[in-house]
Amino acid sequence: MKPTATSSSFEDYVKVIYAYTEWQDKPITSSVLATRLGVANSSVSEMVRKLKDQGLVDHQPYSPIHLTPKGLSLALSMVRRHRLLETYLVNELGYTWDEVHDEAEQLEHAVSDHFIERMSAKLGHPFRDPHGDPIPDAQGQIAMVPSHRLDELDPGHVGRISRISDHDPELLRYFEQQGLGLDTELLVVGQLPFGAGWQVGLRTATHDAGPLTLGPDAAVSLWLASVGQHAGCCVQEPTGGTLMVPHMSGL
Amino acid sequence: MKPTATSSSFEDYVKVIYAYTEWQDKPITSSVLATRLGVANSSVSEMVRKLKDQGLVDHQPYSPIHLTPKGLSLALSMVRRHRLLETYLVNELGYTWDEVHDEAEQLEHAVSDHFIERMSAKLGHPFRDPHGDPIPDAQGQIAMVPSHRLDELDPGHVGRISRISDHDPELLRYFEQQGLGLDTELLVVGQLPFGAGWQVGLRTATHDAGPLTLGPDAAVSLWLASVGQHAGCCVQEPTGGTLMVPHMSGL
DNA sequence: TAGTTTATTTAGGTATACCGAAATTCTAAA
DNA sequence: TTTAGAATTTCGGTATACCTAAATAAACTA
Repeated sequence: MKPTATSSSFEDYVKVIYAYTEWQDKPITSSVLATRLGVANSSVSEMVRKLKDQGLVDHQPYSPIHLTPKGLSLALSMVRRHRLLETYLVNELGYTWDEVHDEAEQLEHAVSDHFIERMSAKLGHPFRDPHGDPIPDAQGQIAMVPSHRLDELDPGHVGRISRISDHDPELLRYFEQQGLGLDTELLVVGQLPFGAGWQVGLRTATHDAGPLTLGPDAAVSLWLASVGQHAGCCVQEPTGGTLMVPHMSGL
Repeated sequence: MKPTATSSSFEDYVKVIYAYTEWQDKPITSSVLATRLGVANSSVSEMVRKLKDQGLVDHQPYSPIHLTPKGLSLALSMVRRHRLLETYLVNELGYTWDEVHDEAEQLEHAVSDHFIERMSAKLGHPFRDPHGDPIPDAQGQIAMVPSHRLDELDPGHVGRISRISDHDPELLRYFEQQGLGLDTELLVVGQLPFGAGWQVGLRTATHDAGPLTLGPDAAVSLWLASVGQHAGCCVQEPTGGTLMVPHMSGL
């Protein structure tokens, strides 16, 4: 796949098209793309035609837009750039998480491949960013850890936190405060009645914090990679009584 | 001085205008500007009009171009960006000197002020880049070390190397090999006959290397900040006899 | 299924930053 | 001081990536 000379607009378009399908399957439509890019629908129609001319997308008029292998490859390289930059800014330049996005957005179009690889080396070639989003390697390969959103897991599952949505900064602070970080082990105890949230057992390297109640918004922000099923099934106690939190396997 | 929203083209234009007068006084002309930017003369005419509209330059038709205080301020901020970026790429990301220029050229337009200040902090707020070119501070102030090019100094002057031109990469390697770096102390012994170069006494932290002969190209690539006049005058020995190199003051 | 609403594309137009060619102004030599 | 040549500007034109408004296609709905 020869790297086409791509304008920074092309890069933004394929990146947004890719991002839409990263965590679900429905392909993106023209108007959603326009909204996400902050441009008019007509601009998207025109640009999608150009992207198609360059072989970056498949598109029939009035239909959703799909990336071609070439477009996917470009998108993955942009995702790699973005997430490595974010990781670098946080780890090496002391950025806070809410400061990195816009900066990375600019830089991802400006830095050379050489810069990206130096940065990756300095960081020890990480395969995920500080919130667990996967960083594709230079060939576009993603180290996928099969995982599920906490709200999709049944009681009894034991998992390691593999991704934390960075959507809500306040929630991010809450997780940190509760000792919930990447690779923290959780036991899914059960869902609270009336959609009030989830109850989980929690164990970190430093302490065995016992049961923890997470609101619905918090539960949909955490992804767990399965560590195994807990054998002795855990009884849900929605009334708030004391819960046995079984000892979980170490990492 | 309110920071105007400036396009990356404006930034390039003022940077080149400034660079032309950094080490001499003659103002830049339209065609020289065009050559340095790699654009047509007609493009310069048009852009200079726009720069004038923005209050960045003074210009009468058919005359050379001068920066206004506002233009100077923008130019200095671009120089700061460029030199901090080059320093950072070399010191923190293991770039070689010939790799940094193009990368910095791109990045200087893309990074935020915040990024620049984080970088500066990480580097310990340097006032010069690895070759001694001054890095303006965030207010545009330059820490000027009064210095002269080696070929402009008379025998007897003792100076610290304060700048090494990065024009010729080969020469750069030669200097390194000879132990000539920033802050190396030199005694100007004298000019060789027939413009064949200069002879200098040299002393580094590690060794007292004695007399050294530099070609004319090497001599115009080194700037010296005066450390003082050597009292006992040094006799020039163009025939190649042994030379007394007096002990020089420490840093 | 006809009609309305929504989604998408087309058509015409803007700003930026470039170009080559032609016209203008300056400079310097005869 | 006139004029050839060089430097500079003006003029018309290009590509990119936007825009609004109008036209068209698709999707509902009654």
